[in-house]
Amino acid sequence: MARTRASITDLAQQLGVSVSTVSRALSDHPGISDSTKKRVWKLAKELHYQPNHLAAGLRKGRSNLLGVLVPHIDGHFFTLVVKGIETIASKAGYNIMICQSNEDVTHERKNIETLLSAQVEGILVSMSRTTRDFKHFEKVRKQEIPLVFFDRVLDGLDVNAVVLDDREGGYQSTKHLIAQGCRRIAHFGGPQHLNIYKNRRQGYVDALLEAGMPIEEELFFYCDMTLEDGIAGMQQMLALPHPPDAIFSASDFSVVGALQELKRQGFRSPQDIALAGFSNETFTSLTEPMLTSVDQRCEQMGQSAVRLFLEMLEERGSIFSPRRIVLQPDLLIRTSSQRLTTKG
Amino acid sequence: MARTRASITDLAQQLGVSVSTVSRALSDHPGISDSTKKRVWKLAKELHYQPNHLAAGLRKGRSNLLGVLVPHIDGHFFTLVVKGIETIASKAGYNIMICQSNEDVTHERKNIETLLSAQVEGILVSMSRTTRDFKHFEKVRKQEIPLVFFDRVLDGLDVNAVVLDDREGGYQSTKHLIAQGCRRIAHFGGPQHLNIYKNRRQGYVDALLEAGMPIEEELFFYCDMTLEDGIAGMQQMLALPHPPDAIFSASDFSVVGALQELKRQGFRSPQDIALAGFSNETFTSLTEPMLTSVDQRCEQMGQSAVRLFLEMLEERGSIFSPRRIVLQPDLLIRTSSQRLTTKG
DNA sequence: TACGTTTGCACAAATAGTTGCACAGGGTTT
DNA sequence: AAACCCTGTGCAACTATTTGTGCAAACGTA
Repeated sequence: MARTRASITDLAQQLGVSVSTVSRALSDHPGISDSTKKRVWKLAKELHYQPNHLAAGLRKGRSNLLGVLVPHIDGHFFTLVVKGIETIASKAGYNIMICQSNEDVTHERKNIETLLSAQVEGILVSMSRTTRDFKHFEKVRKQEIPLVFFDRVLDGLDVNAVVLDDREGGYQSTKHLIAQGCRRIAHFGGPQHLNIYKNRRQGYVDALLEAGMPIEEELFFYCDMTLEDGIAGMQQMLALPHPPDAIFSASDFSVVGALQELKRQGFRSPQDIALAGFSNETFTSLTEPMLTSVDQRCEQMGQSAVRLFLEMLEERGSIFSPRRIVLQPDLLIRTSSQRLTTKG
Repeated sequence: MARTRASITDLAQQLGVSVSTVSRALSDHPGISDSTKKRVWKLAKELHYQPNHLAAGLRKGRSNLLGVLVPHIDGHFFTLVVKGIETIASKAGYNIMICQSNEDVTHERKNIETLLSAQVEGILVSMSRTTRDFKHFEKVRKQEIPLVFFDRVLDGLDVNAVVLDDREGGYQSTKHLIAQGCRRIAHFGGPQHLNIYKNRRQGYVDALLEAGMPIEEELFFYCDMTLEDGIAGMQQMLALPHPPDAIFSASDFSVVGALQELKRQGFRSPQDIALAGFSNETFTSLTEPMLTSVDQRCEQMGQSAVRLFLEMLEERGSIFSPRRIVLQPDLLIRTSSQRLTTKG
């Protein structure tokens, strides 16, 4: 392996010049004559010379590596965020190293360790669902490696983060349902220690209060936001003596489950129960009825995270006060929540 | 930055031992006394020592990096494959570096360059749609870096690859449609220079021939397999003097488009036209009717690709004859293709 | 006490590349 | 002709880590 790969030393020997000359020639340094440069470039091509970024990075104290740590990459959301990250990062000359925590803190801790020892120059992270403490991230800080959170952030921490205005998303959704004439709106919520679910719920509550509607305990259903949870939640709601006429769910997956159960029991949406979800998953415009949802600006979130990282790099040394970028959600009204035929 | 990070040298100085002793102590080498090891470990913890994999990699001639190059990671398929790759790779001690070609050869060439200079120990790649030559991959070979293709492979090349038996998938789908009583089956196909689409089409043709049915030119519709293409394809089919009674599409996206158009024109599936797609996208079990599709064993494909890479590493030096792993598809029969109420 | 073995560690070379400094040689200036 | 500068290149040190070799000290045995 090392045998077949030509190094800068090999080039130098064959050309009868010093290693440093080759190095400078390859990087088009002004202190090297054109003729020498051309000789170097020619031989480099002939020998299939491949610069070793590891070695260069070692000397320069840089790796050009950006670490990304997400709970998983199967869904729609993180995938798009990663895409956004990749786009901007590669423009700035960075390669990304992706780790998945699989929603598991232990894994997450290990991943952080891995990224650090890979000498990443920054870490972009969205916390796992099971993360409740911050110790493993402190380590990153101590090494003065830029750390940017996105989407999922531990509350009350003074960290750099790019988040969606989840409260606003929940608020707009619920307000829309109210405007459609719904008077008993249930909420399917996720784990409340996660900022995103807490805020979506808060938006829901705010909208109800604003409309002078009561907050009823029996209209809340907390779960892990899977399709199955949605089915269970809908069963629970339909079993109520006085079932709701709308559901605002903090996830599209549980809303599609709810829809299935609703249909199975012979009801229709939006006529019997209006539905609104969150995340604008691909399938929301493919179900019947199409599901109202909230777009999370996934790609933009990834891009902003990288930009924030780049800013931190620039301002390294100076006192960098943590910044929080808040993206505005986009309510996408589809059939599942349209009870009024608002024509014209 | 380098300032704040303690190196093995710093440890050595503070402890008054040599650098090599620290190195061996950290790796629990038997030639170091327990007391020394303990002193080293203690100080390492105190100084937040972080091993530098770049330097270690340089010395050992290894990077523990595995390159992954995919057309994109937004869909369902590549995402799951990457997940499979990550799982096995991280078990084997590898980190993965992901690049997206965005279905563009130029980008793909650049990505290969990037991965090579990052000193990856192997490259797993699924070609972009626009790739028609092999030159940039030859470079990888010349450097004797294990190269494994998955899913999309240029035909007729003697390379290592993990692919799905796409022909079999197309064959089973079509055969199933025939068994359901369909007599005029159309095919929505993708770019035919890609092995996957060519083979899916071949399976379709084989099944028809086997059943003694004619291959009719007007029943083929070639496109890029988007939802919009599916709509256009369905329009074309419904405009025929004698429309088909079933469609086998090489992608789920175009089949969902076809379904939408079908409904819009007041027809029903499977009653009027039976539908079968390919890829088992998440949404296939959420539409109405649920869509028959072919599962591509995404995660298994990723896992197999890594395993193939590991095998190549082991057998490096000896003559390694290219291997091709063929995974068997899994036909998932759902409502959109069930015309017979096969009970019991 | 002499010899052999083991133990624990230091030294130095090696990995690939970058960079400050020095130096040679030529041309220009005074 | 001496002093000067500029250009192009080489030398050596430096990045963090690993690893083969070798040297002392300690220990056991004869």
